Amino acid sequence: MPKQSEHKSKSGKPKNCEFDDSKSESGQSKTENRPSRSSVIRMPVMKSDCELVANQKEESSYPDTEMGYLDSVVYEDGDRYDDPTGILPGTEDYAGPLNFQLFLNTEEKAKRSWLYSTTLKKLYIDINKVVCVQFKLKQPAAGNINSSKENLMLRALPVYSAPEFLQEPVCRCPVHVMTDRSNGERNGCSPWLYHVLRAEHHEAQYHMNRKSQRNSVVVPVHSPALGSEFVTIMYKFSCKTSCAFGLNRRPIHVIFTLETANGDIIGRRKLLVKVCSCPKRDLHRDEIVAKSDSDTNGRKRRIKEVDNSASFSSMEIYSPPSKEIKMESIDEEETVEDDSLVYAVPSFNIVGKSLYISTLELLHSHFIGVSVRNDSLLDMHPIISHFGELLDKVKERKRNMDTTAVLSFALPNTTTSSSNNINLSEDVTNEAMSTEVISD
Amino acid sequence: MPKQSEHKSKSGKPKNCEFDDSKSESGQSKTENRPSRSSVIRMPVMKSDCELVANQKEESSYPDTEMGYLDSVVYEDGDRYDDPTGILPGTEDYAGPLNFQLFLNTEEKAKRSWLYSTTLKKLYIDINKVVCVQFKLKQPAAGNINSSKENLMLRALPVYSAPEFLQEPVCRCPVHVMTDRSNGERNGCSPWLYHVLRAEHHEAQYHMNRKSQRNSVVVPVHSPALGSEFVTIMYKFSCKTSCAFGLNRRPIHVIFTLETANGDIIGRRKLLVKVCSCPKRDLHRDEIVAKSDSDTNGRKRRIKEVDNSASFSSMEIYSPPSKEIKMESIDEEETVEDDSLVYAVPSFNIVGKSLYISTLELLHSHFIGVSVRNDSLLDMHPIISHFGELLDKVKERKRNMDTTAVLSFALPNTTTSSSNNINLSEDVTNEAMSTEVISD
DNA sequence: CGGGCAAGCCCG
DNA sequence: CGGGCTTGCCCG
Ligand SMILES: [Zn+2]
Ligand SMILES: [Zn+2]
Repeated sequence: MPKQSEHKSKSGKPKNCEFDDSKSESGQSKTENRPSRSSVIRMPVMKSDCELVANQKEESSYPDTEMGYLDSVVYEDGDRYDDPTGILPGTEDYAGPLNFQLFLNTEEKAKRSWLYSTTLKKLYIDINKVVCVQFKLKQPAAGNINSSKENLMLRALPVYSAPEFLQEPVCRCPVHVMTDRSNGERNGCSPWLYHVLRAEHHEAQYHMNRKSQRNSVVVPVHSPALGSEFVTIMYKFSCKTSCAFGLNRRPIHVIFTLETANGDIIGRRKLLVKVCSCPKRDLHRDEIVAKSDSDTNGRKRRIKEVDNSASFSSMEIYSPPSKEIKMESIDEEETVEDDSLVYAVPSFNIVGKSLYISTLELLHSHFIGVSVRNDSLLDMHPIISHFGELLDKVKERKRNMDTTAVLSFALPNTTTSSSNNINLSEDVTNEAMSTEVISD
Repeated sequence: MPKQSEHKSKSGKPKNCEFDDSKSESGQSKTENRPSRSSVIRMPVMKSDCELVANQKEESSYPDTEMGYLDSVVYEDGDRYDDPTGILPGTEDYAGPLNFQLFLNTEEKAKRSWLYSTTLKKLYIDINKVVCVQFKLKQPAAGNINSSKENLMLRALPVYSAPEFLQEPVCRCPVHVMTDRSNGERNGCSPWLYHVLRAEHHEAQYHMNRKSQRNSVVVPVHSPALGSEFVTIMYKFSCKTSCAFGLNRRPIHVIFTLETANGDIIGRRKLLVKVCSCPKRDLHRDEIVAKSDSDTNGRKRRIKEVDNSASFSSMEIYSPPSKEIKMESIDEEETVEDDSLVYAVPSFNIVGKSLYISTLELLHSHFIGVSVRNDSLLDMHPIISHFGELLDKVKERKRNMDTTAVLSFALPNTTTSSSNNINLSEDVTNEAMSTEVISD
């Protein structure tokens, strides 16, 4: 498998990564991509003499190749006011004359590598996994050569969804740039090396706008295969939303623009995306949080424990219709809601096995009693069996010598010292100086 | 206090980073730094077409400079069997003829940036923070020119402490290499760019052994200042133990070797180090885990909840002598211990406010009752007030509209669909096709 | 500085 | 795949 180091020992004249000094005026200071106020975004911290360089491309190398060649980066220097990859690209949905629409193909749901939350309208996908995006557009009016389908292009551009970062280009993080081996046998950099968003398409062109430093991927729009109403493109993401010194936990939108051959935008759609390692967990949590946020609109507490009820609102498109969805307006009297809310009792510690067992038994009995009085055995069953299992465990531990409860003395195990120095030498000859001698 | 950055602004003849093709045969396949079996080490995952490159230096650039110049990397090509930076360097403590010893200076404990666990014999330090290491050695016998103190060198070499990684050189991660700006105004790379371990010392030499690819930092040993018995060197670490594609959560030792001018090792000490963002938390947790591991020797459960008792065994050297340290041998009858163990009741959820309150009241009463019957009000006070506070909170919420308990409907909020596609276009014209239309 | 959350990665 | 641990980073 090809290695990045081939840059060095090249022999032919492929497009190597040469330093490109020509793009120096690309705007904003990069150390400020920390949000100005409290916010959800968490940034890795550079301590001391290290400084953050959010956009490594400013100092790094780009392949220096002629434009338009499919196997190389296409540089754009457009200065149209509506430049689709400009500093402030348009992000508004726009169906346009061809009623441009987006869909996610859920056919391969069995083995699919992504999840879509319909409530959050957000795609959750693992890094380097493919998602098939389907585009639908009306056949252009016959004779309108300008928008002949054969000449249309489809651009996908990632942008930060938070307005404070919208102007910052979305770039790959140093780790993934440096460890990328996808350039294959070629000697130079792949044109997609710095592109977070890639298309699995043989005609994909990787564009870079020199002015905005934005990377986008463009594929030509051909007519869909006979009998199909969609044009399907496979995309994947080569950095995570959380990548340090790259996206830095900042959510992104992918802006899809339908463009004519001369660059007019005739359709735009956007897709919110989170690239992460645990799409299911994160989707679930985000939905829970969003729901509790809306349920508690006006109050401001954050969720502590999520409920166990199966409430993935849109994990599975085919999930059976549930009971009526409660969606009252939120300013309603809160006490009305109190008995459909889920309360989390935080974990707590108990000293001593006998008290631990009696407490478990107490709770076990308590919930059994409630379920009998209220005839709610079904609803209460999970919590009852929860404590039943805890009891089983602590009791069977007696013979298994295996316990979930743990296990530390209440007394501090402090080593005392009257020294100013910690001696790390174990075979030290003990001398009368103010050091602590540790021997074992 | 000398600053590393002083190196940089000298306007002499900075040596630039040139590509160095000369070191190609450095051994082992790098994709195997994943532990072969189940282990504590967690590695970042490279998916799909990306592969791990643990040692980026093999492909990257090193300054190509003449040896020995203080401002540049010193290359070593030693092939002595006892090469201190060879593939398998010695790691055994060795006091040697000068009774070489190590201490950590705790004088500046008020503002010190590190912690040392005497039970774990491990240093916990934040990235890029200085730790003063003090070395003590006997004056060499007069006339023994070979070991005259003036000619002695002190080398510090980081190595992985796990035997399976001992042969792998410890290198900086791509992110920190690429974001390092400590070379200041110079045009090239700092000699310490790839060095995880650095000495804040104006005579520090940054060595790189071409054969083993190991980086070490060497300072000459001068006599201590008058009246002092120590030679003090300030070190800092420029990567975290957890750095992805670098140390990768693998703990390291720093091997300090005392060497004569001609390279003989006449003393060796080692220091276990964890470079992390939360030294205190991690030290505490590691000590708790170690203690519970030793307490439960023979059983194999991992801790779930740590006890709340103040048991930092060695966070503070000056911590007052505690009561007797219980250190029974571990094969003791377990039931003897059961009532001094701490058991964690995991968090659980309750549907409905009234049940939540009654459960809190039940537990509150339960522990009050126990404390009265056992006359253990002092011991039980924390857990009693814990539930008292939870009760206060849920009750005062009535007027504050502020609650810790949260807050989601038990019913799944599932959007139903009979579609194969998820429509992401919000202004779509609804058509009779099998797509899900989301509008808001 | 402590508590808490986010998110990667491991294990069963 | 879920549950759990780890560990960076934020906030009060
Ligand atoms: Zn990345
Ligand atoms: Zn690092």
